Amino acid sequence: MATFRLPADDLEYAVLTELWQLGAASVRELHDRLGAKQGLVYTTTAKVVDRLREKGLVQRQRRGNAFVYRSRVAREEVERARARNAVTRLLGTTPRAAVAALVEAVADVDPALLEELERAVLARRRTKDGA
Amino acid sequence: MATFRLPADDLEYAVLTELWQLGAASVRELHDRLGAKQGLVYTTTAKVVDRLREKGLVQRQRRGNAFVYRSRVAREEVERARARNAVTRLLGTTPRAAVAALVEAVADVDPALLEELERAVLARRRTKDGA
DNA sequence: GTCGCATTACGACGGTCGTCGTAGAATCAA
DNA sequence: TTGATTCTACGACGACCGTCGTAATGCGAC
Repeated sequence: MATFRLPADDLEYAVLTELWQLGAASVRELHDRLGAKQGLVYTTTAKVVDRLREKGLVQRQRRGNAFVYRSRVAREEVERARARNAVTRLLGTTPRAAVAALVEAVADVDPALLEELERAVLARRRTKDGA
Repeated sequence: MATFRLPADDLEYAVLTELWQLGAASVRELHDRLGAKQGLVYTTTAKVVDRLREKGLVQRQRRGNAFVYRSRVAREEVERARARNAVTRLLGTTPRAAVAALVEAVADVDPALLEELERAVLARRRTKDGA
């Protein structure tokens, strides 16, 4: 399990997500799909991509004038780490209450996800029941 | 539902938690129970408490030389907001995968919480089923 | 009062991150 | 070659937060 610094939650993560979806993209493409829509300037997007590179989360390759970037980390791994991180923070001194709040939050965001959540719980319990 | 700035995730939140448990406490008490244990200096704890006050999350009252602080926000409310916040961030473009990661993370932290999670899901679905 | 100790007030620093600007480098067209 | 266009490099700033130091303030004992 490779270790890496988590991407910051907002822009950095959004860029990474975009990269996962596109496979590879230049700053221009990323900017048009992300930054521009929220009124950001081109160099802002560029800077974020650059920080991602400093963190070793993306790699790049020259293509004509510009660079093409692609993620160096598996999406699943990052998602796992993010979830892990968030859950650990949440489950503080009152895990039960936190779990309840978690469920509530999921339901609030999208009630349909409750089913999904239940399925996931059952699946997980089934697999690891002997543990 | 009062609105407030979420406490930062680490020290600020820890202090708030301590306050919820103690009801009221001076910086000294908070520091002895928190800061000192992680090798922090007294004034660090004091600063954090002060920032919490700036954010309107705690109130204080003089007691002799010092101040006694108590939380101004209901624990449940803050926990809800935190959970909400975390879940919203997590559930990005791939909610299903995120939910799975969530469950996995919970199980990793403490397998016993899976039951709790299931209970919470069922309870929630029961209550709001008509929705 | 006045001295000493505890407490507070607050400025400062470094790291992170979103944000931008400017300057320099690469590319392409004429 | 010379421009014009595009992109990159990078420094900067503000906000936030953990962290600390110093100076000021208040209290209580003598």
